Amino acid sequence: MTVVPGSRRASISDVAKRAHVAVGTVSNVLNRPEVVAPATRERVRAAIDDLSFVPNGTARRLRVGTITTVGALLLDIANPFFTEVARGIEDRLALDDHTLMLASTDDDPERESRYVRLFEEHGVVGLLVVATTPDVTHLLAAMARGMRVVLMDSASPTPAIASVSVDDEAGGAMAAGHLLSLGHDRLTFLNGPHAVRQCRDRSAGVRRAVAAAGLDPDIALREVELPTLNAAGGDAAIRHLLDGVDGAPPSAVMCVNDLVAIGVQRALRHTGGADFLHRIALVGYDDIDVASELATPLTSVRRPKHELGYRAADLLLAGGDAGVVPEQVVFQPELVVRESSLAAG
Amino acid sequence: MTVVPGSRRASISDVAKRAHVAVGTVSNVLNRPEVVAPATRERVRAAIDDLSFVPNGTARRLRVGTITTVGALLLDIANPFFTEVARGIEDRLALDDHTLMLASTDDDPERESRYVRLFEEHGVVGLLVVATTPDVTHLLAAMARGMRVVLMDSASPTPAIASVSVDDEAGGAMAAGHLLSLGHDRLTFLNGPHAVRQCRDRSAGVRRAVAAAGLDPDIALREVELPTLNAAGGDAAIRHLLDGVDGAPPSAVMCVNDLVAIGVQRALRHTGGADFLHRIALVGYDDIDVASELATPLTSVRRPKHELGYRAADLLLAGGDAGVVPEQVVFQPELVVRESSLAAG
DNA sequence: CTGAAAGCGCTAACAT
DNA sequence: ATGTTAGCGCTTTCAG
Repeated sequence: MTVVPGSRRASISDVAKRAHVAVGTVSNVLNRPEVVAPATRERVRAAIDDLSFVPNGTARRLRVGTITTVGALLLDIANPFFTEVARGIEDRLALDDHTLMLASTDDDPERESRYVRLFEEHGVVGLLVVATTPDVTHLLAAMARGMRVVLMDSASPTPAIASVSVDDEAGGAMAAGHLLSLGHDRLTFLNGPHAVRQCRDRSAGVRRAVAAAGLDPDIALREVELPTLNAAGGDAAIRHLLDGVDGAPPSAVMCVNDLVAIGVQRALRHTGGADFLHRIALVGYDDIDVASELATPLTSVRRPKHELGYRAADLLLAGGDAGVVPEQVVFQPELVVRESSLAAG
Repeated sequence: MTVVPGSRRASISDVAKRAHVAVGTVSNVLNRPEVVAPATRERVRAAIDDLSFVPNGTARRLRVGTITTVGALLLDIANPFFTEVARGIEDRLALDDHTLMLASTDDDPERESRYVRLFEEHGVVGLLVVATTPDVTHLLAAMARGMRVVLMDSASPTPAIASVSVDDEAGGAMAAGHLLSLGHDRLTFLNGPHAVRQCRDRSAGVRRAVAAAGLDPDIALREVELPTLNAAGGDAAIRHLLDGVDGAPPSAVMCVNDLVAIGVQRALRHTGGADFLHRIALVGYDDIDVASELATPLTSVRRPKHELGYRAADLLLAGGDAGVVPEQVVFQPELVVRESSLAAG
């Protein structure tokens, strides 16, 4: 390895010179080695090693126009849900030797637009995005320029864009149905704001399940809208309910996500002792990794996170031929029953 | 927006034609708008909008050679520790409008090499890598070609490569020191394999603290090497110890990470009831997000995860002038005391 | 202030 | 089997 520090990277013509061949020949040993004679092939390979030559992908891309980079826009890469989605994307891309560009929008439409633009300039072949708003005109514009786009986590607001999502209404119905089948006839749902589509859908599912059980949702269901969807929110909400100012304390509680449920568990443990914990049936949502590892393992509605990302990347890479109707994939969630919901009564 | 579907992306010369100017002028309104007359500038801008023109970053990069992409290689993006590191990287890059390429190596040196190569061909300006092995020759080779490299999470095996890491020996000493200061004179350490540097360092720290307390490590410390560093591993290990076949049951337990500690909590809750849980002091490591939200909030040694990524990206972007000695940053961990270690005795 | 033209590193078509 | 060369889309001199 002959490297002169400070000198610029070796180019294909440096290699050609050193091997006493033409640049085209070097390009050939790189891309179609079988067409070049073994002797020269070896000579070129030696020169490549000597110069520690790494092909300039930028030049190659400019020339052939084929791109192997995909951009993904998640709300927050540090959120365990999206983290697993990201891993799914990555695993699918690796199959085709594509690389992943990643950014968090923090649910800010401006950041989303900025990154769409940035990624587009970077020449990604397509965009996988968890949209921050139902207004997707900037994405449609990008598609008009040849960009492929697949939405993740929520159904597409337009049939023109492919999407991969999870049936949250079914998820809500599952959680409620489970509790109802255990004999509970009063449900409490710690939900997020209805402005968020996922929350709205889950609420609809819950109401559907309650009605299907022959109960009146207005009586059998108490829905609380949490300001913050984390453990602190769940903790505070359940304490408030246990105070009984709002009617009888709950016997069955559904949460909009696992973190809220973990907060509920914490509050129960601290206020009522182990007692309450075994008297209140608790169901989370998402089934994040720790859910199964908790002291009281959490019953949860699992969303296929890895699969979600994997499939979205798959649609992007495989599909997208002009004229084909963009696919709308909806995954079904799955109820994972654990100890937390099996209250003694 | 006049877009003919199926037609190729508008190029700068399309814009030039439409605005009746030369390509150089278009380039100027893009990059130095002040040098072009307001009238033509507007004309060009109109053409750009008309054609929905987005500059081809690939061509630009080839021409100017300046790159705004950074590659990061983590062991596993789905691991909450790396996830927060990634977020730190992202936040720093956003400051300079750089984009992040991300991949998980799964601790496989082959994957690491493959991605280093892939990223290099993609023309990233530098690499942030959590190394899978102490053999960094491929990284040194990349540096010889002008690539910037910063190692993360473990100190650099060579002064030629910058690194950002956390003092794990101090972390181990902190955990042990805390338990010793609470009056425990028998410590159990559920550690990972000593082949892993981080585990070795933590063990050294623990032994140092034990010795500093005037105790004989060979007597006061029982170290168990876990096969799997997850909740199941912690669960199984503590159950084994509680059986007493290996001597008296422990009163103070340190874990190599929080997940193991969560497994211990679970096992304690299930075997001995709430009793054990309040009798055994427990300390985790990393301070992942849920640690504070658990039913029994977990005392843990916090590693500055976000800061780690942020600083590594900072070194990459800011530093790296030829001739300057690569910086070796070592962060100090921090003990976060919560309920789990405050056993009643 | 604007136009013309060279060239970044590479590939592919065409010659030899 | 190997050499030659045009050109991918852009920036940047250099002339006008």
